Amino acid sequence: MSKTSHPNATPSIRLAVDAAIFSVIEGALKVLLVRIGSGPYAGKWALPGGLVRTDESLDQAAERVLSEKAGVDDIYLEQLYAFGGVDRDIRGRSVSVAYFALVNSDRRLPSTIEYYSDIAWYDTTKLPKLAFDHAKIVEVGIERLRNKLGYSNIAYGLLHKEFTLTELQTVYEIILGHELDKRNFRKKIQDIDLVKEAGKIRKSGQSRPARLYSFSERKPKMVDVL
Amino acid sequence: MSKTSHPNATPSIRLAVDAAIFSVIEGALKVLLVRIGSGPYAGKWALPGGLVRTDESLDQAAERVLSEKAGVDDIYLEQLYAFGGVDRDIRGRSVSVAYFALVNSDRRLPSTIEYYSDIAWYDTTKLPKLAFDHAKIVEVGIERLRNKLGYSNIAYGLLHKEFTLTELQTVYEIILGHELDKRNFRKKIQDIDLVKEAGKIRKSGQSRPARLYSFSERKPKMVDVL
DNA sequence: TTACTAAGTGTATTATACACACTATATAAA
DNA sequence: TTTATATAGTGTGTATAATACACTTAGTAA
Repeated sequence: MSKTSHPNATPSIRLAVDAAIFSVIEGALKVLLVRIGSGPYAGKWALPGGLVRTDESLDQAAERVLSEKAGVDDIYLEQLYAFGGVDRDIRGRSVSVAYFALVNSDRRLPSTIEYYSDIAWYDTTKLPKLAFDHAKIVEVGIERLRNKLGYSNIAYGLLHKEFTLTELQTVYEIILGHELDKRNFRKKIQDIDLVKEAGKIRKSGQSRPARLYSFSERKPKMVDVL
Repeated sequence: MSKTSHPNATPSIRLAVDAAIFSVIEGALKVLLVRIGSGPYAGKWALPGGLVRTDESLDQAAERVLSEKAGVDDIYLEQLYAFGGVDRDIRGRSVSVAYFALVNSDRRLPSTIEYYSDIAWYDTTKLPKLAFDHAKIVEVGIERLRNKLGYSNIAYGLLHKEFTLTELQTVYEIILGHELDKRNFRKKIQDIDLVKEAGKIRKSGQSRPARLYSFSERKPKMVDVL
């Protein structure tokens, strides 16, 4: 914050928020993309985003964008990084505060959505070419997700209220990109009481039924998971 | 990034960068503060900062502010967090991208500085009341510093080119706020080859002289230090 | 009753973290 | 020149955590 105004200073910089919304769906880590409907980027895929309004905080702007432009509410959300390269938008100078969000796989997406011509989940290993610097935002988001999985309980944002330990382990494996040992994983998870038994059983065809668990806390919390 | 303009949308939000510059001086973790010279916040202490210009990236703005308003160049610098509360500045809506910087203790500060009426290092445990949300920024900065000390080599930003292992350990102790075991600390530091011997000796009065070391790399690098 | 599928469980080995105290080398003072 | 003083420098044993690894269990379907 400065107290003097410079020639060439701020108010012509547009301030946006963009959201990298991740989910584990059909065995893959996916990110939610929208197709831009008009303007010089029409037809290109991008992260859902929007300009920050003068009467809302950054966090509020991110929540609003998630709700209006991706149809998701009440999900795990945290600030990721501010991207401010001079040439990131050919329409003029802009700065984007990127957010990082997690949703579980059974959340239904709206089939059509305000402002965009299409909306879809994309496998993060098979992304189309993205508009702006959004490929970089996705990359930073994945890095954050991988790191945080190891020292926090954010996985709760990706799973349903109740889940089996195998499902939990699979989420970890997909995001980290490598397999984990079943016994060591379960030992660790139980040691740190990340989850508690739901007291229910899920039958799943011709195999032994699995116990269901839920997260002991569904608020962000630091724990040494791996 | 969005492609449509909203009523009430961006360009009246001023975009600033503010820098939390830390150093370990005289046995304490200090942060560089400046005194605001005019306007409604005149006389208050704050972090050095300034508005982002339309022709510079966020990182460039941070570097410029550090140089112009704190007189420091070529130091460790990384983005910390974007602060965007609606009421953070009584003069009107603003968003600040905060940066985190480290300098070593023998860097001379300019005695007077552009835009501000005073400049000084303050012990982070004895801060005056700060303008805006700068107290929060300092808090987040200290947290980042403590965390990063454990898994990166950023301490190089706080030490001279050559230093003794005792000096290095002292920097860690001051920032972490607790003592470390000398033998375990040195063992760890050597195991991960964080530093290399400079091949010199520093005599220091009536005691055994100490070997001098330097960091093996002076670029940010991930290493398990503690 | 047999075959199939995924769930669930324990132990031994290795690596890492931690606790802990004395010796070495210089200067300064007696 | 001897002694005191101050900080540098070093190793080992113990406890804890991380890893590697394979069989039994409980259900469904043929």
